[in-house]
Amino acid sequence: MTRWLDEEEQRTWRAFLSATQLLFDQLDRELQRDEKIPHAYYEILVRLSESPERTLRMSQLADSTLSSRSRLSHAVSRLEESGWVERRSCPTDRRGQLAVLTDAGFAALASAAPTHVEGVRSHVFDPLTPEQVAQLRELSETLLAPLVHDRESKGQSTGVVC
Amino acid sequence: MTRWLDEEEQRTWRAFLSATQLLFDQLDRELQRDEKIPHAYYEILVRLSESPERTLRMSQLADSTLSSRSRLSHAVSRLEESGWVERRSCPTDRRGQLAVLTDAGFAALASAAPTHVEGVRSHVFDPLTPEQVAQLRELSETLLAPLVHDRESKGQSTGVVC
DNA sequence: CAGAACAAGTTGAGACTTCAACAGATTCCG
DNA sequence: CGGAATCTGTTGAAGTCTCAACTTGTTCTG
Repeated sequence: MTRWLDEEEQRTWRAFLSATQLLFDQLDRELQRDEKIPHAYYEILVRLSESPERTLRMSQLADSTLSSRSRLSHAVSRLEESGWVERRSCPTDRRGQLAVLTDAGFAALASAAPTHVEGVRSHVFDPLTPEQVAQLRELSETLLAPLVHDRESKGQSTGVVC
Repeated sequence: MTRWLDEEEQRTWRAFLSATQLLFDQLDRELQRDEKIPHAYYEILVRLSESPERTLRMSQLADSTLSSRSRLSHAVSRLEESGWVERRSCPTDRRGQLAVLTDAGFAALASAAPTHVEGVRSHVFDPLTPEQVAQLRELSETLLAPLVHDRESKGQSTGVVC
């Protein structure tokens, strides 16, 4: 007894798919061109830059960027090669690792941010009316809640500070 | 003179990012679990199934799935190995290749569709009010138009039938 | 305290995507 | 006609992501 999508829903879904796909492709391409990193890596730098001491536990960083521990580990290794992030071991939990944003990493982020933000603005906020922006937020938060809930029930870290 | 995002825009953008990311991750994981293919490959099967003779030129298929020719070529190779798609050469243009959905491919799609649609419904349409669904469509189409325009100006095929 | 259960992070293999380079076919124009 | 420009599709290498297996360290419990 599948609840198929009707004509209208189909159109909605496909428009949404196309829009998000083109949007993220575009933003990704811009970041890749400017700073040679994918958007996921940019996010990592952003989170670190906003954290006290520009430092986060790997697991917290993974949670806050919605990425798996494995993905994050690979990503940090790559960012370490670029000299933008460093690993330190956590003094209070010998299993733990801290990721620290270096000065070079901060500089790279500072250099990438203006273009990226401009991209977000021109592709997302500029085309929308203020009312639509409000709707976008409402919609996103409505969809987000149950997804986050599902995800948490499947066992993610709860975020203990080091 | 970067037009930074204000507090409100920041929240909107991050909610949107998180929601779409979790949503697509989730749908992808469901498809991977059920039919062992990524969402992009599912899309390819869908487009072929809707086409006359279940057949499309590679370039049209690439355009309609918003994927690069290269990506499509790799994907079709993989789907060919699974026995779900076949390549034929185009009778009227010797450069051309046709991708044809096989019976096995159609069966695979028919088997994957119910679960996938149910996923879309439960993660997207169920949480939203009818009014929000209408907004989602409006928003998506608003964002889509300029993105498509940009893309076309960068030179995509215009879609000639074989 | 010992052992089981659990948590943090890493690793390697395999799958997918991107990018640039390429080969073959067609079209355009002098 | 004939060569340049264009178009179609493929290929291989390099990068990223996923998944499962694993190591090490911590916590829980009898």
